[in-house]
Amino acid sequence: MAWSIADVARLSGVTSRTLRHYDEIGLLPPAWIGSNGHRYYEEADLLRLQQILLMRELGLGLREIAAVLDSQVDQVAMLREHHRRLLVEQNRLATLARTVSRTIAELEKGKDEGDMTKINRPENLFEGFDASRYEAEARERWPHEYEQSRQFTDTLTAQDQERMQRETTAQMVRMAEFMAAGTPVSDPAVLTEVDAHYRGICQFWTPNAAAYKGLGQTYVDDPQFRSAYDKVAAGLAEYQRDAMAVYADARLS
Amino acid sequence: MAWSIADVARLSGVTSRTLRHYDEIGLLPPAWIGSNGHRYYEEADLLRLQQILLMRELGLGLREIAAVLDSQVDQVAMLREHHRRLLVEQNRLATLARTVSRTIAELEKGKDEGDMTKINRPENLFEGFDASRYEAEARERWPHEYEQSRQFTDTLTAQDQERMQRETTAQMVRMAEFMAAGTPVSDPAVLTEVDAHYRGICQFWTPNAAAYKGLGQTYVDDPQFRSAYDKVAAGLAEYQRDAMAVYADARLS
DNA sequence: CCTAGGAGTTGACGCAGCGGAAACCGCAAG
DNA sequence: CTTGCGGTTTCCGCTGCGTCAACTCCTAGG
Repeated sequence: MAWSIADVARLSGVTSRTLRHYDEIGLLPPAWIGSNGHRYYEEADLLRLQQILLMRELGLGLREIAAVLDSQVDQVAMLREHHRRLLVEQNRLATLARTVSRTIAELEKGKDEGDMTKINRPENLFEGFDASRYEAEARERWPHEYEQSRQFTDTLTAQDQERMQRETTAQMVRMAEFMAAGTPVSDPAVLTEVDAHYRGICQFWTPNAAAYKGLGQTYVDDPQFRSAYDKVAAGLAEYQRDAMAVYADARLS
Repeated sequence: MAWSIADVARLSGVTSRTLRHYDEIGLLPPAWIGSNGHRYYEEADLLRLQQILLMRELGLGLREIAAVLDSQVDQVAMLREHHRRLLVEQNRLATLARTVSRTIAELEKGKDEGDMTKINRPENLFEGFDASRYEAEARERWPHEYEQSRQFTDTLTAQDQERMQRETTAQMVRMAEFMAAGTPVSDPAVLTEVDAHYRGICQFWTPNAAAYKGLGQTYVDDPQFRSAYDKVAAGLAEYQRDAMAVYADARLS
């Protein structure tokens, strides 16, 4: 059974140009060449192509793939080295992104000090926060989770609760700083912060992606939550909601 | 005052080749050219070069830098867009690194099932963990922190303590999975996990970089800690220590 | 028999940002 | 006169192909 270059292209999803390139660099020569100059591939070539595409998706270079396939080097060793390079590069980009973010913040600061977002630092936003208002709704919509949450809160002392409230406020302030710096909600640093928030929520219940997004929307819609966020910084509720949505998509689904 | 290309190269740190390149693409033409064909630069050119190098360090392309310097586009808008691209690329690399990591783990699994690291899942490693053994030493070495920690633990109920012990065990199991997968301790996913550990510790006290590293070493040296880690997986104590050290260097200093 | 069209071929340029080599020029010191 | 320094231009190389351009071969239709 022999396939033409167009057949292989259709079967594998790469372009015929790519196949010619792979032939050109010796990565995947066809099984034989017809008298008309056309390339013909056999099953073994298709298998080799599959290996190539697999490693290509992992980001390895064609040179390295060739070295592995011709078993001049160990595949795992190559992947380890590649992995290391990926992490180095990723760290470089993370640092770069932070630097750019800071630069933007500085430029913004110099430009319009007047209308920049103001961050307040209230000691404890949730003093006397009326949790009972939500109990009826929560008990109705998520009875199981409500029960779990109640069991947990019952084990807490008054001191615990106050400490958690302070931590919540501190989280909000940190988020407000990201927002003021113009940091997009998809920034890893923001996601790390949201992760802390999520873990905090998980002490009460474990929302899935949809539920966590819904909670974020509640922060925007509910007047009591919203006013708490507004006390820290204008627009923070929306920022928090968006960040939670990105987090939910990235880590919870 | 005019500088030759070699002068500018020495002053700015770039090569003369680069300066010629910048002239070639119109990014930084010299102020004037001598009758011998030599390039001569003025102060204004040096200032422009500084701007160029600044933005180049932020990772912007020469084309974009030119657009900004010739004020065809807003600098902040350009930086925002650039920042977005950086995050996208960084996320791509992170995903890629995870995929490569998984691939390595699968290859390893298939290769040597016999000697691969074994992960146990004990329900609660720290049942009856004898905390009092450490009290004397801790009180002596870090009296302030000891007091804070004691104040916190006093507010906890027995149920709280049991929950925290379970969480600690779960963290160890997750770390063991990273270790078994061959994930380097510098992997962002590992750092996120260490971050959770650090936040847990912060409920008792807030170690700085050196103190946190010391704690990691304690896990290795102390027989009781060590045996707890060894129960989960062989070598986990060292892995945890190394991860904590990397975390300390990256986030705490 | 001529022709249009489709599938194939080999070149070659382009991209980003230079590094490095080759080949040459002008000037000053030993 | 030679050597050496500092400058010049020009061109190839790197990565992984996309995108023409110009040709060839084969088949079906008028």
